[in-house]
Amino acid sequence: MSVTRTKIVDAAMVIVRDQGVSRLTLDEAAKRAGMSKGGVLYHFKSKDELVRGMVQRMLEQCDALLQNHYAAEPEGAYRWSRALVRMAFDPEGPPDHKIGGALLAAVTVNPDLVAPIQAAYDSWTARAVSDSPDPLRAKLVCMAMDGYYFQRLMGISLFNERQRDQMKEFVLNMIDAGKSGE
Amino acid sequence: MSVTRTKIVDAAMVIVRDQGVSRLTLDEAAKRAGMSKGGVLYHFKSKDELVRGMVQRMLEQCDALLQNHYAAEPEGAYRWSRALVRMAFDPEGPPDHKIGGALLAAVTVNPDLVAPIQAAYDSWTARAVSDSPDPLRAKLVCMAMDGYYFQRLMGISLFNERQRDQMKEFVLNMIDAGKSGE
DNA sequence: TCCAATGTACCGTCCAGACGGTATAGTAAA
DNA sequence: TTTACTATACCGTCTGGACGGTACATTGGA
Repeated sequence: MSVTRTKIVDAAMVIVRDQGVSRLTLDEAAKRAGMSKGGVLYHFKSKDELVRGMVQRMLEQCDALLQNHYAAEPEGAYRWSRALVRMAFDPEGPPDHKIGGALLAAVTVNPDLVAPIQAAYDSWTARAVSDSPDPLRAKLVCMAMDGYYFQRLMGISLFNERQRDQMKEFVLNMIDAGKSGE
Repeated sequence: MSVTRTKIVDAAMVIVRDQGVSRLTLDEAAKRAGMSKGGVLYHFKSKDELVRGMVQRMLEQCDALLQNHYAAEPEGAYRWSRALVRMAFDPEGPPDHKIGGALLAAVTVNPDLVAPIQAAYDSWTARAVSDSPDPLRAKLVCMAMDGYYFQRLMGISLFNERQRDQMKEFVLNMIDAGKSGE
């Protein structure tokens, strides 16, 4: 991915976050990226392609975060689940980072573009379940993290930093409680 | 709310569910409702108004469901939390009913229209927390329910009926586990 | 009882602007 | 000269919305 492409995708992300999905147009993205629409269309043949780029960018970042957090977690049960929670509460994760807008953009521009996200999501869930003695507990954790993402994306009921950290600890504790058979 | 208005809102909900938010136009809503765009604009002065109608409709239905489920739950701790879970898994609730599209419509058409949803959501959360010995547990439940809604709305990782019921039971059990102060 | 006035519900047409996308010319570096 | 990239001009389509008109029901006074 060239520097310019990255810059354009960044601009698109910022637009979604700051102005809402409805304002995501090729013109606006170009303006934000400091270039003309022609320039944008040189790098992305269509708006769909641009959104695809956003999605790809988001998934790459998520995967990287997940990998990092997984590596940092101690071995044992629920390791993936814990990594997932860390990613969800990471400032660089989808809920709190501009990359989160990619999903919203995909859904509104063309629902087909959600497919890669679904695939990634399924694999994350599968991983979380794979090393969990209690699959339902792992799934619940996934759902809760989605809920957190959802709230941020839709702008409903925002935690402050303190509540955020409390919730993170609570979820991690809940996971640990599942280790020794509830 | 007149019969015709209801019909139009219904049509809009169906469009969002079946064709995606991007297909929600006044023309399309009119066609689905069996009338002309002029007719739609007679009942809703603008597209924003229409979406406002969708949001109102959704909130009314949610409140009614919540009320019913609350009434049916036994007294005691976590009564509101349990009612909330029942609503989330109710076929008439936002995740599994066409009314769920209202939030998506609001976010994409005009983020300001989400305000009423945020207000309602906050009050639900507050209620759930109010009768919960462990507020964080209640909040986690809310988040998980949001996650379920989110998954359905975005079309990622769908439960089948069996998994759905399993998860419902699991969450309800988790709530009960919190009663005797873990 | 007749009829004019008023209000309600809805239709069909039209328009300005926005948007995605194309075509093409230009520029600067390698 | 080619390649990578940018800018401008333009087109067709879609969409929200304005508007004038129509059919019908209601009302209220002569």
